[in-house]
Amino acid sequence: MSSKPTMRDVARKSGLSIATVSRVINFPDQVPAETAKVVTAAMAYLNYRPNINGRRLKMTHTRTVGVVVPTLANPVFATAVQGIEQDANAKGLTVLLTSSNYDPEREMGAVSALLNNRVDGLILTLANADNNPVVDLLLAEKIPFVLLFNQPSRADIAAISVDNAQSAYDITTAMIAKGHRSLAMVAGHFESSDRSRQRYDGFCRALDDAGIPQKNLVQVRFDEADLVGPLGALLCGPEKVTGVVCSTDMLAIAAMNACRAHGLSVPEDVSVGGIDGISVGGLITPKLCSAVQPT
Amino acid sequence: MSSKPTMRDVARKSGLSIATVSRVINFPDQVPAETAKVVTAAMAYLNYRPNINGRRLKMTHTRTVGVVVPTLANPVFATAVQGIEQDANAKGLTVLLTSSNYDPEREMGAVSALLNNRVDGLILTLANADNNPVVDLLLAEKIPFVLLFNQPSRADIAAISVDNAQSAYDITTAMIAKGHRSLAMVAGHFESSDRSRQRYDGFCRALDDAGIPQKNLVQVRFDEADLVGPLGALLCGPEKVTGVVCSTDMLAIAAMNACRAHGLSVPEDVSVGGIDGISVGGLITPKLCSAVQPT
DNA sequence: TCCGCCAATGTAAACGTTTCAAACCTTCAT
DNA sequence: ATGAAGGTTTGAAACGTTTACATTGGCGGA
Repeated sequence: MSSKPTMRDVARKSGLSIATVSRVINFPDQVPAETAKVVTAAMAYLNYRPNINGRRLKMTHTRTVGVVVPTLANPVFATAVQGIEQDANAKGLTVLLTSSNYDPEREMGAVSALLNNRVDGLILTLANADNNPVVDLLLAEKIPFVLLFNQPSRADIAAISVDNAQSAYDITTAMIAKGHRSLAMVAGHFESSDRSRQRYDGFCRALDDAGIPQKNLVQVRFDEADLVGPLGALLCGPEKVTGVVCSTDMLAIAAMNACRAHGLSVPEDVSVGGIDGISVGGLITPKLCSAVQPT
Repeated sequence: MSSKPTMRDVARKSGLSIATVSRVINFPDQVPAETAKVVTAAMAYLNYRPNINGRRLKMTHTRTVGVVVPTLANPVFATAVQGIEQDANAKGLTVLLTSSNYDPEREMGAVSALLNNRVDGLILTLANADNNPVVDLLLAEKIPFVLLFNQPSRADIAAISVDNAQSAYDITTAMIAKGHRSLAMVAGHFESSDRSRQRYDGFCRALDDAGIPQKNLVQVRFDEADLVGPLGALLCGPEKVTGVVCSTDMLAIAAMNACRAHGLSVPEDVSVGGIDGISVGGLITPKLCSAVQPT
């Protein structure tokens, strides 16, 4: 008698059958107002709460979406998840959240766990969208999914993203137009982020178009906030880099700090630009709206 | 034959009973290596995935935690959730995420939904922790929960938080020590955040201790990024405010932008301080670590 | 009066697990 | 030979829903 009340309890209390109770919950209009009232009264009296897990087991769909992002510490992903969550909750969906920390192994683990939960669909940002066992798995299991921020080369995968290469190209070109001739790019390790590679490609293309041969690249771990060391040689060495293009806004912030640590002021001595469009960002960067939903 | 394989399929395939399969999954050491091998082989062959919902229905606990935060757009909450998620996943728990947008009604809705999911425990940040129907509900349902960032006045509720009032007191005192005499506080609406009120209290106490009678307060919505208007009168008016204490780092960033918009430079003309300890933060602010877990 | 119909309700079988008690060997000591 | 012991395995009953199908009863028309 102490445990949670079940539909059966409600049925007993209201003198009706369990089926009728179910109908009151799911198809209120198929049941006369009178019975509905007595049932809801019983539910209120007993403090009844439907056990969603019972429902999930019986139904073929679970009204649940899985979300996988590298990390919530990066506002880009945080706000995206925020948008997803808003939307999902408005639609009465449950959000299952996991983060991979840019680690393909954890990506697989997370997706696997979500599949065990029988999610109806997935929204995910992968380290590398091409040749990825995770997308193979998802395709094989025929679970609908959408890639976020990834631009897979295969065309048959749903993906939402800005054009990474183009963004980098644009921002680099803008810097060149402002007179910078010695540029460097700060990017996350390519194996952790296809976006980094794509953005680097854009960076290189812009330099090529401008006839600048020297392409400086600093690859860092995403959770590495301290760029003082890595950037030192480029900023103070013979290259005298005056323009730094960063593959993410988070890295841009770190880069600005690094410049200041080296006694260089931003933006007087050196220009720093990021890509993403999170709150601060001095330069205009492409923005990405986050109203997404699975099939 | 098309639908997902079940434990029964695995049992049939391996010529054993469903109970044995279950034991291979849950208590691998209670079953001889030989049988374990044939079962796992069958599972691999069939591409079997345990349906967690079946398990959840049967078991008394669900190995699931619910998380409720105002918004993921604020890095403070995002990183906290990130920490929770890391920890939970490492322990094999599933995280159910919801956000309330500082709205008590949505808080209740979110918690209700989580209870329907039969979460084992909750971690939540409420707009206002005192006299809150949500905590009453949780107490009544005897679901373990931990408040994050909230400081309820009742002592019988688990909560993890810095001392809000003290933080504000410290930072305000520091500003006074630096010579500022005309100060203002920017805070979220009190009804949306007990933390705002507590921090304002600390602000006032610091001013009282310094014998400064004038207590300027600007209350804004949390999602209001533009403080140019609200701060204008104080910065340029007769008060000539030179020190701005913000109840969150996000507001501090907005405040700095507002100052610049009014032609005032930070920190030369006016000092701006926030409370939270997110990435940027010029002044030293109390930090909060986010390694939390439910009972 | 009888028939059929319709709306309202009830019955019972799933859904995929876990788990307790019972059954089934082997082996071994008596 | 017999039975006890003990390690493996199985049967079957839950868990709380949904839902196809059966049942009921009332009512109008023939």
